[in-house]
Amino acid sequence: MRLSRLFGKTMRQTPSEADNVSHQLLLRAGMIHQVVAGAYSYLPLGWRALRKVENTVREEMDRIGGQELHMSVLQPLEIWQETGRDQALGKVLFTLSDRRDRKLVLGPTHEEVITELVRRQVQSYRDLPLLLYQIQTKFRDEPRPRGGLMRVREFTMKDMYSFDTDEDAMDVSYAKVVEAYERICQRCGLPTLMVDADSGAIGGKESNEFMLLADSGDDDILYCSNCGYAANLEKAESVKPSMEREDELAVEEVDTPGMVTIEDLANYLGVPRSKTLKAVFYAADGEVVFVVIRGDIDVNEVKLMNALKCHELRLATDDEVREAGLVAGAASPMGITGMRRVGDPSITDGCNFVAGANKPDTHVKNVNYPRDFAVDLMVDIAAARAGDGCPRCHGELRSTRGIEVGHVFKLGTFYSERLGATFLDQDGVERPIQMGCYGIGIGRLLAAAIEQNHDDKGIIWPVPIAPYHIHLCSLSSDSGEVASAAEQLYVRLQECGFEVLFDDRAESPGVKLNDADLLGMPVRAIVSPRSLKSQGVEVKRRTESEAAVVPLDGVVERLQTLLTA
RNA sequence: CGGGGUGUGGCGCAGUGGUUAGCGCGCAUGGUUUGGGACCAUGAGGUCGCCGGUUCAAGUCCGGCCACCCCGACCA
Repeated sequence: MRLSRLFGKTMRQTPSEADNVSHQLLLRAGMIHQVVAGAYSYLPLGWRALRKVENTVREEMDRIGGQELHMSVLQPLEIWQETGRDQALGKVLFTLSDRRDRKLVLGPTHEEVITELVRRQVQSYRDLPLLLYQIQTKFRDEPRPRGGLMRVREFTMKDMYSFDTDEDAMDVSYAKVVEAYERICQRCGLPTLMVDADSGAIGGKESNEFMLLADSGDDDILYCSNCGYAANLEKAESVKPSMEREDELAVEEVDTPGMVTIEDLANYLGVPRSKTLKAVFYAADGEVVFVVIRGDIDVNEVKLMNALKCHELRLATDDEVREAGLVAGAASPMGITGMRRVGDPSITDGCNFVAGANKPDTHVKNVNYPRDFAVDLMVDIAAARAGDGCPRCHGELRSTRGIEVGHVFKLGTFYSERLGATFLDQDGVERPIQMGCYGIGIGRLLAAAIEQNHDDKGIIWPVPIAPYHIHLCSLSSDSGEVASAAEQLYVRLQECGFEVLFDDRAESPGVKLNDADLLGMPVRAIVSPRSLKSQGVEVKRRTESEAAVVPLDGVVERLQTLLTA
């Protein structure tokens, strides 16, 4: 491709709308253009890069035996109602009506559609296992699109689905995909970490995310440097500092004027926060729920949401708390009735806690579970944090931020049961198919690759996803000798199978060299009066600071080495 | 949805109520240049986000709305 003819111009200044690196560079390199919030057009260079990522993913999916297919973006709303996910997804679902007023959705993912498809194709265990995937545009009406290609409302996703006879077989499929994902990340120049993840609205049990560690990411990750345990904060377990057991003392009311927060209360009474009980009220799908946890620990709302099996969870308003007959700031777990009560196991570790008295400016000392109060559900809802103990070993958890580039789920029989996707096993018994699903955001992978591979001059493309292999530059283009040598080289390199971006513009050397750095092809080749004087072409990797002149007849081999080594 | 911010040529920005709205980059034409964003000359390009109000006069003041960005909530 000739740069003089390429649609899409580079920019010297960074558009003010962009504040993360990949967004800035994609815009400056003329690769993308925003149409509305969360939707982008890809210009030729960006589209080429996206297709490279796509093909990298495709190759790895095929390598593990995946079969590519293509499902419709339009889906009937009814199948979402059958699995209840219309509720789970809520407003994220883009919906529309057709001319007969039938309700349709723009596919945000395809579990329902593919389960329905597989149901009709699979009857016997002999038809399994299956690994099916597609690469397609998805639509999700995210509450807040952001970060350029990082979080958008319309995006290309590779979604794969596995179908197996039993859990062991599903585990095998899952492991294959995990390996493929590791290869994909590696080829895209991304050192990723696989972390335990929450499976969210998609349903199912086990789930892992592939995280690129980056401060700009919006997921919190906790990991143990000792044993390798790593988990998304949403899912992370941890060992909290444990408390000493004492004799249970008699309950005693104390005046605590104006003490509303745990911190104030602990300071006022001169006890550590871990000697207090924190009462929190949530509205779970509109129902007020009482939650009690040790005062030094925060509630992990994702865990709580899973425990309550609700779709929407928020802190209850003061009005809702009052209506429930409770006193915010001094709410007590004792004597609570008429609402669900959830306790975190941390309340069993420690004793003689300070808790609310359920009247203003008053708390109660020496509260003990289960002597003084009961809960309906005792489940881990504790938020892990850096400094906590690793749940697997004696190590200490540390925290970092990450960008989620891939997500894999063991779905089990959630969809197959609801949609009736069954098969007959060897014994002629009808059983639901074991499923898994596996997603990669292609555009996000692209953005993450840039986020990870750049310098202050521009992008540094990993070879497998570079829009072109070689950035060929002619300097002094009004010299006939240089121009014709560059033209000849351009043709020859393409004949040898290289993908070449040829800067044939009549621009000054500074402009051309800076653009070469910005656009970031893996190898740069320069033809100039200086290089021709040494009978050659000047060649260097994007990552190298010094170039070397190679003779014209040896340039092909040299480029080959630079691209593969 | 809560908090904050920004809307002025393609990009980055300036513009104290008062002529014909400027500057840099980019763009066009001609010329001089040519190894890290050259220079000279000439020129094109604007519903100042939208609607309404105040005023003799609004890019500028007031009200409403919209869009986009950031933080949070949310995120299969």
